[in-house]
Amino acid sequence: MKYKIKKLFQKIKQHSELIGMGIALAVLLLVFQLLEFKLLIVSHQFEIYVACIAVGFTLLGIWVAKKITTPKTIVVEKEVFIPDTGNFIRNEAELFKRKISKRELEVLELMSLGMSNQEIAEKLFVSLNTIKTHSSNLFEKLDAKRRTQAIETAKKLHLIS
Amino acid sequence: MKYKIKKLFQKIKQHSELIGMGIALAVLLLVFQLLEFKLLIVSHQFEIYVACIAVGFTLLGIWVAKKITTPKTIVVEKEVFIPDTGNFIRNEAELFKRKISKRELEVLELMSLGMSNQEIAEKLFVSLNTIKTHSSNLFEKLDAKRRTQAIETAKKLHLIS
DNA sequence: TTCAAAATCACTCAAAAGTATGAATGATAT
DNA sequence: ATATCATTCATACTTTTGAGTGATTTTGAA
Repeated sequence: MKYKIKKLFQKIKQHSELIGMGIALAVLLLVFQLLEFKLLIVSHQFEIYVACIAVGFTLLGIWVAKKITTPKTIVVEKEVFIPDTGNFIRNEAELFKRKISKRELEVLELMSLGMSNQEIAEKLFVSLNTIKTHSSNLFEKLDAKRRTQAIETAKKLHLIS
Repeated sequence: MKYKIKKLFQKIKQHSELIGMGIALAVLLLVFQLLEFKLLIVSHQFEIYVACIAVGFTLLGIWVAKKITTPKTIVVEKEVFIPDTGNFIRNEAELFKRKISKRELEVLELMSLGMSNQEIAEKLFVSLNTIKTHSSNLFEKLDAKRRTQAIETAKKLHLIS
Protein backbone atom coordinates (compact mmCIF):
# COMPACT_ATOMS: atom_id res chain seq x y z
CA MET A 1 0.00 0.00 0.00
CA LYS A 2 2.63 2.51 1.08
CA TYR A 3 4.74 1.43 -1.88
CA LYS A 4 1.95 2.29 -4.31
CA ILE A 5 1.63 5.77 -2.85
CA LYS A 6 5.35 6.29 -3.19
CA LYS A 7 5.22 5.23 -6.82
CA LEU A 8 2.40 7.67 -7.41
CA PHE A 9 4.43 10.53 -5.98
CA GLN A 10 7.34 9.55 -8.15
CA LYS A 11 5.12 9.64 -11.23
CA ILE A 12 3.79 13.01 -10.20
CA LYS A 13 7.28 14.34 -9.83
CA GLN A 14 8.29 13.00 -13.19
CA HIS A 15 5.38 14.68 -14.97
CA SER A 16 5.20 17.75 -12.77
CA GLU A 17 5.48 20.09 -15.71
CA LEU A 18 2.65 18.43 -17.59
CA ILE A 19 0.46 18.42 -14.50
CA GLY A 20 1.28 22.05 -13.83
CA MET A 21 0.27 22.93 -17.34
CA GLY A 22 -2.98 21.05 -16.93
CA ILE A 23 -3.79 22.82 -13.70
CA ALA A 24 -3.01 26.19 -15.24
CA LEU A 25 -5.32 25.40 -18.12
CA ALA A 26 -8.09 24.31 -15.78
CA VAL A 27 -7.80 27.45 -13.67
CA LEU A 28 -7.82 29.61 -16.78
CA LEU A 29 -10.97 27.93 -18.06
CA LEU A 30 -12.65 28.28 -14.70
CA VAL A 31 -11.90 31.99 -14.65
CA PHE A 32 -13.35 32.36 -18.10
CA GLN A 33 -16.41 30.33 -17.08
CA LEU A 34 -17.03 32.77 -14.29
CA LEU A 35 -16.38 35.74 -16.54
CA GLU A 36 -18.83 34.30 -19.02
CA PHE A 37 -21.65 34.63 -16.54
CA LYS A 38 -20.64 37.97 -15.19
CA LEU A 39 -19.94 39.66 -18.46
CA LEU A 40 -22.47 37.99 -20.69
CA ILE A 41 -25.37 38.08 -18.32
CA VAL A 42 -24.68 41.15 -16.28
CA SER A 43 -23.22 43.59 -18.73
CA HIS A 44 -23.09 41.77 -22.05
CA GLN A 45 -19.63 43.00 -22.81
CA PHE A 46 -18.85 40.16 -25.16
CA GLU A 47 -15.84 41.77 -26.77
CA ILE A 48 -14.06 42.22 -23.48
CA TYR A 49 -14.62 38.57 -22.70
CA VAL A 50 -13.12 37.48 -26.00
CA ALA A 51 -10.19 39.82 -25.50
CA CYS A 52 -9.53 38.35 -22.10
CA ILE A 53 -9.56 34.86 -23.56
CA ALA A 54 -7.23 35.94 -26.32
CA VAL A 55 -4.75 37.57 -23.96
CA GLY A 56 -4.96 34.72 -21.49
CA PHE A 57 -4.30 32.03 -24.04
CA THR A 58 -1.60 34.05 -25.70
CA LEU A 59 0.17 34.17 -22.37
CA LEU A 60 -0.48 30.45 -21.96
CA GLY A 61 1.03 29.89 -25.40
CA ILE A 62 4.10 31.86 -24.46
CA TRP A 63 4.47 29.87 -21.26
CA VAL A 64 3.99 26.59 -23.12
CA ALA A 65 6.50 27.61 -25.75
CA LYS A 66 9.08 28.39 -23.11
CA LYS A 67 8.57 24.99 -21.56
CA ILE A 68 8.57 23.12 -24.84
CA THR A 69 11.40 24.70 -26.74
CA THR A 70 14.61 22.74 -26.49
CA PRO A 71 17.44 25.00 -25.49
CA LYS A 72 19.93 25.75 -28.17
CA THR A 73 23.27 24.39 -27.15
CA ILE A 74 26.18 26.36 -28.38
CA VAL A 75 29.45 24.59 -27.79
CA VAL A 76 32.16 27.10 -27.21
CA GLU A 77 35.65 25.71 -27.43
CA LYS A 78 37.56 27.54 -24.80
CA GLU A 79 41.26 27.32 -25.25
CA VAL A 80 42.95 26.26 -22.08
CA PHE A 81 46.68 26.50 -21.81
CA ILE A 82 48.17 23.28 -20.58
CA PRO A 83 51.78 23.71 -19.60
CA ASP A 84 54.26 21.12 -20.69
CA THR A 85 55.43 20.38 -17.17
CA GLY A 86 55.67 16.71 -16.65
CA ASN A 87 53.89 15.45 -19.70
CA PHE A 88 56.93 15.02 -21.92
CA ILE A 89 56.86 11.98 -24.15
CA ARG A 90 60.13 10.99 -25.77
CA ASN A 91 60.05 10.30 -29.48
CA GLU A 92 61.62 6.85 -29.37
CA ALA A 93 61.01 6.30 -33.07
CA GLU A 94 63.15 9.30 -33.95
CA LEU A 95 65.86 8.13 -31.59
CA PHE A 96 65.87 4.78 -33.36
CA LYS A 97 65.84 6.36 -36.80
CA ARG A 98 68.88 8.47 -36.01
CA LYS A 99 70.61 5.64 -34.19
CA ILE A 100 71.22 7.73 -31.12
CA SER A 101 72.54 5.54 -28.33
CA LYS A 102 71.56 5.61 -24.67
CA ARG A 103 74.83 7.20 -23.65
CA GLU A 104 74.62 9.81 -26.38
CA LEU A 105 71.14 10.75 -25.26
CA GLU A 106 72.43 11.12 -21.74
CA VAL A 107 75.13 13.49 -22.92
CA LEU A 108 72.59 15.38 -25.01
CA GLU A 109 70.36 15.93 -22.00
CA LEU A 110 73.16 17.23 -19.82
CA MET A 111 74.28 19.45 -22.67
CA SER A 112 70.78 20.92 -22.90
CA LEU A 113 70.94 21.81 -19.21
CA GLY A 114 73.84 24.09 -20.01
CA MET A 115 76.67 21.90 -18.78
CA SER A 116 80.16 22.07 -20.31
CA ASN A 117 81.85 18.99 -21.74
CA GLN A 118 84.15 18.93 -18.72
CA GLU A 119 81.21 19.00 -16.31
CA ILE A 120 79.44 16.25 -18.21
CA ALA A 121 82.60 14.15 -18.17
CA GLU A 122 82.85 14.52 -14.42
CA LYS A 123 79.19 13.77 -13.91
CA LEU A 124 79.37 10.58 -15.98
CA PHE A 125 82.80 9.53 -14.63
CA VAL A 126 84.45 9.43 -18.05
CA SER A 127 87.14 11.48 -19.74
CA LEU A 128 86.64 14.78 -21.53
CA ASN A 129 87.69 13.11 -24.76
CA THR A 130 84.88 10.60 -24.43
CA ILE A 131 82.32 13.36 -24.14
CA LYS A 132 83.86 15.08 -27.14
CA THR A 133 83.46 11.89 -29.16
CA HIS A 134 79.86 11.48 -28.04
CA SER A 135 78.97 15.05 -28.84
CA SER A 136 80.68 14.90 -32.21
CA ASN A 137 78.67 11.80 -33.05
CA LEU A 138 75.53 13.52 -31.81
CA PHE A 139 76.06 16.54 -34.01
CA GLU A 140 76.39 14.33 -37.04
CA LYS A 141 73.27 12.35 -36.15
CA LEU A 142 71.31 15.52 -35.54
CA ASP A 143 72.67 17.39 -38.57
CA ALA A 144 73.99 20.06 -36.24
CA LYS A 145 77.11 22.14 -36.41
CA ARG A 146 77.03 23.27 -32.80
CA ARG A 147 75.72 22.07 -29.47
CA THR A 148 73.15 24.84 -29.37
CA GLN A 149 71.83 23.69 -32.72
CA ALA A 150 71.82 20.09 -31.55
CA ILE A 151 69.78 21.06 -28.50
CA GLU A 152 67.31 23.05 -30.57
CA THR A 153 66.84 20.20 -33.04
CA ALA A 154 66.54 17.61 -30.27
CA LYS A 155 63.83 19.65 -28.57
CA LYS A 156 61.92 20.06 -31.79
CA LEU A 157 62.09 16.31 -32.37
CA HIS A 158 60.98 15.65 -28.79
CA LEU A 159 64.13 13.77 -27.99
CA ILE A 160 64.61 15.87 -24.88
CA SER A 161 62.20 17.99 -22.85
CA MET B 1 9.57 61.17 -53.83
CA LYS B 2 11.38 58.02 -54.78
CA TYR B 3 13.67 58.55 -51.84
CA LYS B 4 10.77 58.58 -49.41
CA ILE B 5 9.44 55.29 -50.78
CA LYS B 6 12.84 53.71 -50.40
CA LYS B 7 13.00 54.87 -46.81
CA LEU B 8 9.59 53.36 -46.18
CA PHE B 9 10.70 50.00 -47.52
CA GLN B 10 13.77 50.15 -45.34
CA LYS B 11 11.64 50.78 -42.29
CA ILE B 12 9.35 47.91 -43.26
CA LYS B 13 12.32 45.60 -43.55
CA GLN B 14 13.67 46.70 -40.24
CA HIS B 15 10.40 45.97 -38.45
CA SER B 16 9.30 43.01 -40.55
CA GLU B 17 8.83 40.77 -37.55
CA LEU B 18 6.64 43.21 -35.73
CA ILE B 19 4.56 43.86 -38.84
CA GLY B 20 4.23 40.13 -39.47
CA MET B 21 2.99 39.65 -35.95
CA GLY B 22 0.48 42.45 -36.37
CA ILE B 23 -0.83 40.98 -39.61
CA ALA B 24 -1.15 37.55 -38.02
CA LEU B 25 -3.11 39.03 -35.17
CA ALA B 26 -5.40 40.92 -37.54
CA VAL B 27 -6.09 37.82 -39.63
CA LEU B 28 -6.80 35.82 -36.52
CA LEU B 29 -9.24 38.40 -35.25
CA LEU B 30 -10.93 38.55 -38.66
CA VAL B 31 -11.37 34.79 -38.65
CA PHE B 32 -12.89 34.94 -35.23
CA GLN B 33 -15.16 37.78 -36.25
CA LEU B 34 -16.50 35.62 -39.07
CA LEU B 35 -16.82 32.62 -36.79
CA GLU B 36 -18.72 34.75 -34.32
CA PHE B 37 -21.50 35.28 -36.81
CA LYS B 38 -21.58 31.78 -38.18
CA LEU B 39 -21.42 29.95 -34.92
CA LEU B 40 -23.31 32.29 -32.65
CA ILE B 41 -26.15 33.11 -35.00
CA VAL B 42 -26.47 29.97 -37.04
CA SER B 43 -25.81 27.19 -34.59
CA HIS B 44 -25.12 28.89 -31.25
CA GLN B 45 -22.16 26.65 -30.58
CA PHE B 46 -20.53 29.12 -28.26
CA GLU B 47 -18.16 26.70 -26.63
CA ILE B 48 -16.63 25.73 -29.95
CA TYR B 49 -16.04 29.37 -30.72
CA VAL B 50 -14.29 29.96 -27.41
CA ALA B 51 -12.22 26.83 -27.94
CA CYS B 52 -11.15 28.07 -31.35
CA ILE B 53 -10.11 31.37 -29.86
CA ALA B 54 -8.23 29.61 -27.10
CA VAL B 55 -6.37 27.30 -29.47
CA GLY B 56 -5.70 30.09 -31.92
CA PHE B 57 -4.27 32.44 -29.36
CA THR B 58 -2.31 29.68 -27.69
CA LEU B 59 -0.63 29.03 -31.02
CA LEU B 60 -0.12 32.76 -31.44
CA GLY B 61 1.46 32.83 -28.00
CA ILE B 62 3.79 29.99 -28.93
CA TRP B 63 4.76 31.75 -32.10
CA VAL B 64 5.31 35.03 -30.26
CA ALA B 65 7.34 33.27 -27.60
CA LYS B 66 9.59 31.71 -30.19
CA LYS B 67 10.17 35.08 -31.74
CA ILE B 68 10.75 36.86 -28.47
CA THR B 69 12.67 34.46 -26.31
CA THR B 70 16.41 34.68 -26.48
CA PRO B 71 17.80 31.21 -27.08
CA LYS B 72 19.20 29.53 -24.03
CA THR B 73 22.88 29.05 -24.60
CA ILE B 74 24.76 26.40 -22.78
CA VAL B 75 28.45 27.06 -22.94
CA VAL B 76 30.51 23.92 -22.92
CA GLU B 77 34.15 24.45 -22.17
CA LYS B 78 36.32 22.16 -24.16
CA GLU B 79 39.94 21.86 -23.25
CA VAL B 80 42.15 22.24 -26.25
CA PHE B 81 45.82 21.53 -26.06
CA ILE B 82 47.76 24.40 -27.45
CA PRO B 83 51.29 23.73 -28.48
CA ASP B 84 53.72 26.32 -27.25
CA THR B 85 54.21 27.78 -30.69
CA GLY B 86 52.52 31.11 -30.93
CA ASN B 87 51.10 31.63 -27.51
CA PHE B 88 54.36 32.59 -25.90
CA ILE B 89 54.14 35.44 -23.45
CA ARG B 90 57.42 37.16 -22.73
CA ASN B 91 58.23 37.94 -19.12
CA GLU B 92 58.82 41.65 -19.56
CA ALA B 93 59.18 42.17 -15.82
CA GLU B 94 62.13 39.80 -15.69
CA LEU B 95 63.69 41.48 -18.71
CA PHE B 96 63.42 44.80 -16.94
CA LYS B 97 64.75 43.41 -13.69
CA ARG B 98 67.85 42.04 -15.39
CA LYS B 99 68.23 45.13 -17.57
CA ILE B 100 68.42 43.09 -20.74
CA SER B 101 68.29 45.42 -23.73
CA LYS B 102 66.35 44.96 -26.97
CA ARG B 103 69.47 44.13 -28.92
CA GLU B 104 70.69 41.68 -26.32
CA LEU B 105 67.36 39.89 -26.40
CA GLU B 106 67.63 39.70 -30.18
CA VAL B 107 71.04 38.08 -29.90
CA LEU B 108 69.74 35.73 -27.21
CA GLU B 109 66.95 34.56 -29.46
CA LEU B 110 69.22 33.86 -32.40
CA MET B 111 71.62 32.09 -30.07
CA SER B 112 68.80 29.84 -28.89
CA LEU B 113 68.10 28.89 -32.49
CA GLY B 114 71.57 27.38 -32.65
CA MET B 115 73.31 30.12 -34.56
CA SER B 116 77.02 30.86 -34.06
CA ASN B 117 78.24 34.32 -33.13
CA GLN B 118 79.52 34.77 -36.67
CA GLU B 119 76.12 33.89 -38.15
CA ILE B 120 74.35 36.23 -35.75
CA ALA B 121 76.74 39.03 -36.64
CA GLU B 122 76.00 38.56 -40.33
CA LYS B 123 72.28 38.37 -39.73
CA LEU B 124 72.27 41.60 -37.70
CA PHE B 125 74.79 43.37 -39.97
CA VAL B 126 77.24 44.02 -37.15
CA SER B 127 80.73 42.78 -36.38
CA LEU B 128 81.59 39.55 -34.61
CA ASN B 129 83.08 41.58 -31.76
CA THR B 130 79.77 43.31 -31.18
CA ILE B 131 78.00 40.01 -30.82
CA LYS B 132 80.67 38.83 -28.44
CA THR B 133 80.14 41.90 -26.31
CA HIS B 134 76.38 41.41 -26.32
CA SER B 135 76.64 37.76 -25.37
CA SER B 136 79.17 38.44 -22.66
CA ASN B 137 76.82 41.00 -21.17
CA LEU B 138 73.97 38.53 -21.51
CA PHE B 139 75.82 35.82 -19.64
CA GLU B 140 76.46 38.16 -16.76
CA LYS B 141 72.85 39.31 -16.65
CA LEU B 142 71.61 35.72 -16.77
CA ASP B 143 74.21 34.36 -14.34
CA ALA B 144 75.38 31.96 -17.02
CA LYS B 145 78.83 30.67 -17.82
CA ARG B 146 78.01 29.40 -21.29
CA ARG B 147 75.56 30.15 -24.06
CA THR B 148 73.78 26.85 -23.51
CA GLN B 149 73.23 27.78 -19.88
CA ALA B 150 72.04 31.24 -20.86
CA ILE B 151 69.50 29.71 -23.23
CA GLU B 152 68.28 27.26 -20.61
CA THR B 153 67.86 30.01 -18.02
CA ALA B 154 66.20 32.36 -20.49
CA LYS B 155 63.67 29.70 -21.41
CA LYS B 156 62.90 28.97 -17.79
CA LEU B 157 62.36 32.67 -17.16
CA HIS B 158 60.13 32.94 -20.24
CA LEU B 159 62.40 35.49 -21.84
CA ILE B 160 62.46 33.44 -25.04
CA SER B 161 60.14 30.78 -26.38
C1' DT C 1 70.80 70.72 -25.23
C1' DT C 2 72.69 67.62 -22.22
C1' DC C 3 73.28 63.27 -20.16
C1' DA C 4 72.98 58.32 -19.52
C1' DA C 5 72.15 54.18 -21.54
C1' DA C 6 72.55 51.40 -25.49
C1' DA C 7 75.00 49.89 -29.30
C1' DT C 8 78.96 49.59 -31.72
C1' DC C 9 83.80 47.88 -32.47
C1' DA C 10 88.81 46.45 -31.53
C1' DC C 11 92.42 43.78 -29.39
C1' DT C 12 94.41 40.15 -26.62
C1' DC C 13 94.53 36.04 -24.16
C1' DA C 14 92.56 31.86 -22.43
C1' DA C 15 89.25 28.29 -22.30
C1' DA C 16 86.00 25.46 -24.40
C1' DA C 17 84.24 23.24 -28.24
C1' DG C 18 84.66 20.67 -32.23
C1' DT C 19 87.26 17.65 -36.06
C1' DA C 20 89.79 13.82 -37.47
C1' DT C 21 91.80 9.64 -36.75
C1' DG C 22 92.94 5.55 -34.47
C1' DA C 23 92.40 2.07 -31.13
C1' DA C 24 91.00 -0.98 -27.07
C1' DT C 25 87.23 -3.28 -24.65
C1' DG C 26 82.98 -5.55 -23.74
C1' DA C 27 78.33 -6.97 -24.84
C1' DT C 28 75.29 -9.24 -28.06
C1' DA C 29 73.30 -11.41 -31.83
C1' DT C 30 73.92 -14.61 -35.67
C1' DA D 1 83.27 -17.86 -32.85
C1' DT D 2 83.01 -13.83 -35.02
C1' DA D 3 81.02 -9.77 -36.74
C1' DT D 4 78.82 -5.69 -35.10
C1' DC D 5 78.19 -1.95 -32.25
C1' DA D 6 78.39 0.92 -28.09
C1' DT D 7 81.54 2.77 -25.12
C1' DT D 8 85.71 4.26 -23.86
C1' DC D 9 90.02 6.94 -24.48
C1' DA D 10 94.07 9.34 -26.76
C1' DT D 11 96.58 12.71 -29.64
C1' DA D 12 96.91 16.54 -32.62
C1' DC D 13 94.88 20.32 -34.58
C1' DT D 14 91.37 24.05 -35.71
C1' DT D 15 87.60 26.88 -34.64
C1' DT D 16 84.59 29.05 -31.63
C1' DT D 17 83.55 31.03 -27.57
C1' DG D 18 84.25 33.82 -23.65
C1' DA D 19 86.76 37.30 -20.41
C1' DG D 20 88.69 41.67 -19.84
C1' DT D 21 89.53 46.21 -21.17
C1' DG D 22 88.86 50.39 -23.51
C1' DA D 23 86.84 53.48 -26.80
C1' DT D 24 83.44 55.70 -30.10
C1' DT D 25 78.95 56.58 -31.86
C1' DT D 26 73.79 56.61 -31.50
C1' DT D 27 69.80 57.32 -29.31
C1' DG D 28 66.18 58.62 -26.31
C1' DA D 29 64.52 61.06 -22.37
C1' DA D 30 64.80 64.89 -19.21
